[in-house]
Amino acid sequence: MKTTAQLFKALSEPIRLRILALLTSGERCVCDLMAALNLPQSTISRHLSFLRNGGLVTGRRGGQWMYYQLSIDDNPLSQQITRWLRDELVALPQSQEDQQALTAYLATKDKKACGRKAPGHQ
Amino acid sequence: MKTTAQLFKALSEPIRLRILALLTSGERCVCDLMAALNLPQSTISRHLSFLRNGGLVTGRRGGQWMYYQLSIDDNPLSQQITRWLRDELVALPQSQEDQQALTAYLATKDKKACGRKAPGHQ
DNA sequence: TGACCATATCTGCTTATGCGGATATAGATA
DNA sequence: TATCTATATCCGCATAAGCAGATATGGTCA
Repeated sequence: MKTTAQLFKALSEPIRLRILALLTSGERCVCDLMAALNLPQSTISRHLSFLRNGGLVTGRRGGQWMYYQLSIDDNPLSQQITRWLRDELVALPQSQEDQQALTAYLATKDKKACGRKAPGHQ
Repeated sequence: MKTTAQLFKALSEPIRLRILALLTSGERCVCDLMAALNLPQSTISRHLSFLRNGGLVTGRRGGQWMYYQLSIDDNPLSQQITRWLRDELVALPQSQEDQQALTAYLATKDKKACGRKAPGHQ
């Protein structure tokens, strides 16, 4: 019961929903999310840690980067939620704007390496 | 997006989940919920008001009593949640204990009228 | 009307969570 | 090793939300 409440709490914040919507299109690193949502790094990381605790995303380290993706869980609630993320959440106007911003950013990324001067990564 | 977050927030608290589980078996008044959950009236009412704001329950007045029931909404998320409440949430051990406490209380209710001395209602 | 009951809301307090800048850590590279 | 990048966590602060007792409101019934 408490675990379930925690899962819903992870979903109860607009920025976290926006992050989840972005992750439906694939694994992303923190800097991608910063760029797409135009929010400070500490804000993104804090929300990601909340999502991790709620079991909604998992991260893997790849070099200096942390890549996050939607976590696939086998309980019915997680599966219903995942379906909802992919079918409904992504259709909201805000999600689509964010996805466009992400796409635009990714298009220039190899020149910028997360907005700075190093070579691109993936 | 904000509305959606608000809906999840309503689901993000154990006591509220317990209330929702109890309401799957039908309309209940505040005093039924107080008795089943063994919590003070102000606590129950506060959570009900949160659930009302999240669009998860509706209340109707019947005499001195307020009867709450799960609200039937037509958007996909609400429907998925309603299905989850009925299929999964009610199966948790805590939900079943609460339901038993409610049933036991209802069996003696006509003698007690919400735990006091007036005649029973329904 | 007056007493009583059920419920909502207020109050004062505590804890959880949000924020963004600052700092700490880990990997990459020179 | 020194330095740079990416990310996590810490900090101080502000707001939201939890709690339970107290009070206000609205209905019932004598």
